[in-house]
Amino acid sequence: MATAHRRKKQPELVRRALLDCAAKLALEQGLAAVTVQAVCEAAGVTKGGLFHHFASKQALIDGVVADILERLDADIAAAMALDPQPRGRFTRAYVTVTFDDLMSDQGRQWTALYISTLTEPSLRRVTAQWFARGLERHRATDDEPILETVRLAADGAWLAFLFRDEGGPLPDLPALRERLVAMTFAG
Amino acid sequence: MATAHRRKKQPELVRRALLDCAAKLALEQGLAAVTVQAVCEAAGVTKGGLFHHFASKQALIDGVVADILERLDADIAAAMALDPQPRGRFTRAYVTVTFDDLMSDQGRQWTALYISTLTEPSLRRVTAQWFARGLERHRATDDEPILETVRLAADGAWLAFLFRDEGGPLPDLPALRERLVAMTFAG
DNA sequence: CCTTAAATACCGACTGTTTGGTATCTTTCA
DNA sequence: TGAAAGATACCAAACAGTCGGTATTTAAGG
Repeated sequence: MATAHRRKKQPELVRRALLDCAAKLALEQGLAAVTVQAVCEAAGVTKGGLFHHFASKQALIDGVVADILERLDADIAAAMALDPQPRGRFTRAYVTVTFDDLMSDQGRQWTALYISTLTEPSLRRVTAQWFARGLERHRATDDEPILETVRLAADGAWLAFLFRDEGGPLPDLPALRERLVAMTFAG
Repeated sequence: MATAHRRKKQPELVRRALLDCAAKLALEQGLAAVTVQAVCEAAGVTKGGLFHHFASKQALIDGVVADILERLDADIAAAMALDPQPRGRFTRAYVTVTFDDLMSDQGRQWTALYISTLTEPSLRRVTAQWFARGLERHRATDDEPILETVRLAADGAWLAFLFRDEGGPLPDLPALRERLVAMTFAG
């Protein structure tokens, strides 16, 4: 609508809107639908406005991904802080955060967008290194094979979740979550 | 190079080449790189040739996905035929096929392309229903929670595999495979 | 506190390129 | 000869990105 110039200037707010709208578009209509124009329209800004905040379309998309990974890191750290048992702490937090997101009505936004990361080689590196870093940091407490299996299953659940609306088989999430957490305690 | 009219006409072969090249492009450079022109060039055909075989770009992509799912079905059926134990047979075949593909040098083509299916809503339905169908068909032998967990972990492994080249943490595939298969026998 | 000038935020028309797709023509094969 | 296979030339739409301009903040000087 290009009405951002009428209201009080709030650059941070516009920036956020652009990031959020890009994420929403990618989720609902696929990454191909994330055109500069579409993002601008959704955010109520014109192209000039968008390119003022982001040097290129790629920079916008990179920003979206970075945003997601930041939130993920924060959520995982918060979950870990509540866990008294050291062994498998990171894995439990990973499972918890994943399932919390899947089961909440709100967080699904970035969940599916994250998948876009896999298809676009330009984004793969960022996510791959996020994974590597997280794992490296908690190698001392979460390096066992069984814990790795649990994390992979959480990823799988998350993947299956994408199919929920298209007739795909959705696991019983609460039960699965409990099962996976229990596995982190088993020898 | 658009020289397909010189050699002896082999329409089936050209069709295959188009499908394979499209798959390869999607894998190596992302789905966005799968343009009609790029596929034509890679397959040594002009646009006219491509549109003779496929009514639209979407039809081409649908063809690629259908092709992949067909092969998957065949591989799973073959693996199941070799398994004497009924319980968990489908899940074991699923794991086997997945890991065979991950560990082979050849099959990786369609593995990663499959992921593109997740990001494009137009393709999600196809894959979602493939999953639902496979599961439905073997509900009698593979409906237990532990087996579901195993399948999810296989999906996760497959997902992690995409990051292998970008510094992502790649599990010890043979060991993981053995672990997952063993889990299908456990009570 | 008021004026003013620089800097920031945003607009919207425009550009050259690339896109998927079509219409028409030529070659090959049965 | 006639149908299938493919080449060539073309098109309208959509694309990312640019550019000159305007409106709004911010900050400094008086």
